[in-house]
Amino acid sequence: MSTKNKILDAAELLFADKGFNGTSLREITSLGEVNLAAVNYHFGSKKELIKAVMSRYMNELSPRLESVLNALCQEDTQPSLIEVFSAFIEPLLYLNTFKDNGTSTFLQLLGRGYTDSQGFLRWFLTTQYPEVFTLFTQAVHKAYPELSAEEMFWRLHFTMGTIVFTMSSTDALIGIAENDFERQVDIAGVIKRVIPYVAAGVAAPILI
Amino acid sequence: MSTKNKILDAAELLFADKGFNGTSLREITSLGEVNLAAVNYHFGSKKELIKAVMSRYMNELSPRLESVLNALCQEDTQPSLIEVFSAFIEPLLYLNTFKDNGTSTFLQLLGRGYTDSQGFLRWFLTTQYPEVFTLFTQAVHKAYPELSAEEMFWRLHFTMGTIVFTMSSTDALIGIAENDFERQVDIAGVIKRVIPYVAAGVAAPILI
DNA sequence: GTCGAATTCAAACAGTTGTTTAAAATAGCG
DNA sequence: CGCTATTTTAAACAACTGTTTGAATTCGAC
Repeated sequence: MSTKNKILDAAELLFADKGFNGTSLREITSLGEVNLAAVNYHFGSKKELIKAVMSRYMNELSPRLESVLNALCQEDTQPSLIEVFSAFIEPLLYLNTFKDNGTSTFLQLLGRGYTDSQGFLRWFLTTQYPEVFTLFTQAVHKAYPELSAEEMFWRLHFTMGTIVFTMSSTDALIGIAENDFERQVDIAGVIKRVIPYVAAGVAAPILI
Repeated sequence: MSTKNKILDAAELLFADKGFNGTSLREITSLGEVNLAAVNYHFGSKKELIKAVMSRYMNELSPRLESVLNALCQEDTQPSLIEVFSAFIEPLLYLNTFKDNGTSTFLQLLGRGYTDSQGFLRWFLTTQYPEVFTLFTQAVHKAYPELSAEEMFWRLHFTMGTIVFTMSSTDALIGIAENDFERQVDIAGVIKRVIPYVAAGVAAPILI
């Protein structure tokens, strides 16, 4: 395996677990068993490494997301909100075949990115992959045309919050749940549980 | 104003904005215009300072929350979920009279605490203020008795995620919203928008 | 005013951070 | 082989981290 990939693998693991600020380059290079200077040699800086870690996932995810959302938008029949959100399942779970624990890791990274380092990752994603956001908004509008742009703005951000926050603490929550309810839970189970929740939230009656 | 309070005021501002890990003691003492060593003298350590910042809010909030939730639990009639979540509004907004921007700052701190420093704040809150969590669970159960304990566990954590995450990026979101929709938004407005969302989410039909 | 405790202060501590350097090692090609 | 370009390496860099020290100052009670 190339040094570059050793670094990316070690970095994504630590970033997901301890956040971007909370992970040092020495921890990464130590876990990846490469020299400290290799990060700056191959990626230039820590910030560029963070972008590279996210891009590796986004480049797999975004075409698949665009494809399913496009299909939804071009159908003749009106989709339900459940269908819109369910469209995310297959592309997200695909990350598991692309990489061990890929889905969970990616969603944790996403959660980190929104809170760590004052939202620079939010800027990175919305500017680098804007099509996904546009298509998603279109699909929601098709499923729920009565929702005003302003209301949709807030509800989509609430949804983003639910997903991202839940997933960034998935491991802890799954641990508690398995202990309290004595049954096995996995990431796919959590995703399937959260969809009715966010769908109902977005579909909530509009306040007067 | 006492040195202790100068430190607390500066710390909560910076913690809310840049996170606990992202804020150094030198930034705090510089903003508060006190000596660097004062933090360790008055609080012992940075970790204890974080606890003190959170406690100052929780000691105001928790008795008020317990009071309204208790009232809800002891009523004869069954409350709606909207009523349960609306019970949080008054105690939360009270923090605004207690301190400028208190509500927003506290919710941002809460968001930070859940992601920063690997969830030690989650442990701190659930162990130091367990009554609030118990009463909240009871109130939701009264409003929606069909919800199993397991389903409730997940939906309450989804809700926590929505609130905490939204509020931790409130400032950015309010900025975008005011720019895009040309109307003023404040923290009370966001709270009132999020309640129908989380209430509908918790009330979502149970998946089979 | 005097004493003793509480507080403030500048300075230094030891440790970590991301990044850079220049020499050493390796690889690929003619 | 020899030569160049790429990559790896150990070491050092300056800046920053939380914490501690011991002397200087301020304060309140007598």
